[in-house]
Amino acid sequence: MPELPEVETLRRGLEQSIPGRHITDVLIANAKSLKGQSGSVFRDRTVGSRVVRVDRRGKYLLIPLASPATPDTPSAFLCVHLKMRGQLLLKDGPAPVDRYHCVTLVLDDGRELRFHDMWTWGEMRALTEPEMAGVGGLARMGAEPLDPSWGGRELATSLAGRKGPIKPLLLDQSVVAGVGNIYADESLFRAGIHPRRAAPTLSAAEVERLAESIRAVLGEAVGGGGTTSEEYVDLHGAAGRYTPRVYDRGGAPCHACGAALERIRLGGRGTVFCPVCQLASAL
DNA sequence: ATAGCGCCCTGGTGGC
DNA sequence: TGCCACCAGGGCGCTA
Repeated sequence: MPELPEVETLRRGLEQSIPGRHITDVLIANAKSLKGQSGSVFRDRTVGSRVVRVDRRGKYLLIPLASPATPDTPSAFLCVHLKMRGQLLLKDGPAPVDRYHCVTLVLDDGRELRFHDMWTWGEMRALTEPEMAGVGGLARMGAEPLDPSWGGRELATSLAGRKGPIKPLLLDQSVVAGVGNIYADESLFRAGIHPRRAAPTLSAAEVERLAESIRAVLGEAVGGGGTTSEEYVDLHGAAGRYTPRVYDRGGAPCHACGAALERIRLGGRGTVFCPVCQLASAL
């Protein structure tokens, strides 16, 4: 599933290649990806516009578009969330589409930015700034963990007053932006914290260690171009090179101590951890 | 207010 | 071999 490192990898690839390009046409093969926005509105807000830059907020890609009438102020933002199975692909020109092709943006240099989505859970919309402010997930988005100013203090503030196991809280995008199931498990493993630990029982030192682990894991994954998985490929269809230590390795030996990794369900999500390294006794 | 659950969707898997 | 029930999962919206 694309999380912060995967979306950041896509952002970097797009930032290098599409700012300044104009969108000359759009093809909507599956309107479900527009999540209720009409195709004509999507078309009106994209075709003829220029890509200003490529931003990311949590797992959202936000691409400001400028219309010829107001070249200095974005007239709309292309908002993309890949959810579980969405893919963004950059093609050099017209190429065959598969059955999961949803939306294509044709650029003025002939290349095509394509949105594929096997489950149609993902979204691609062209929103105005006021509309974007009304997207709850964006409005409530927590701090960016890779922001240099983010750390244990900020994580502690986000967790203040929150009860329950720490793992589901890490998946809450209002606590930390961009962390999903893979990196929540990886961060807790690196910090040596059991995923069931109740958040209020974490010491200041543990919260600090957890924040450092989140930053380290996300940083390594960005450096590797995202996690190797069947669900994620980069703009050119290539897999990521980051290899998780625990995620999806239930039953396999812990890389640190050799104990069998345990798989449980927590907050409705599959969760893998090391029962030895992640201090079950502290529960 | 906040936590928990169903929902969206389809490929892969395990059981018979 | 074939079929089918079941599972995974991010985030939203509803319910308690």
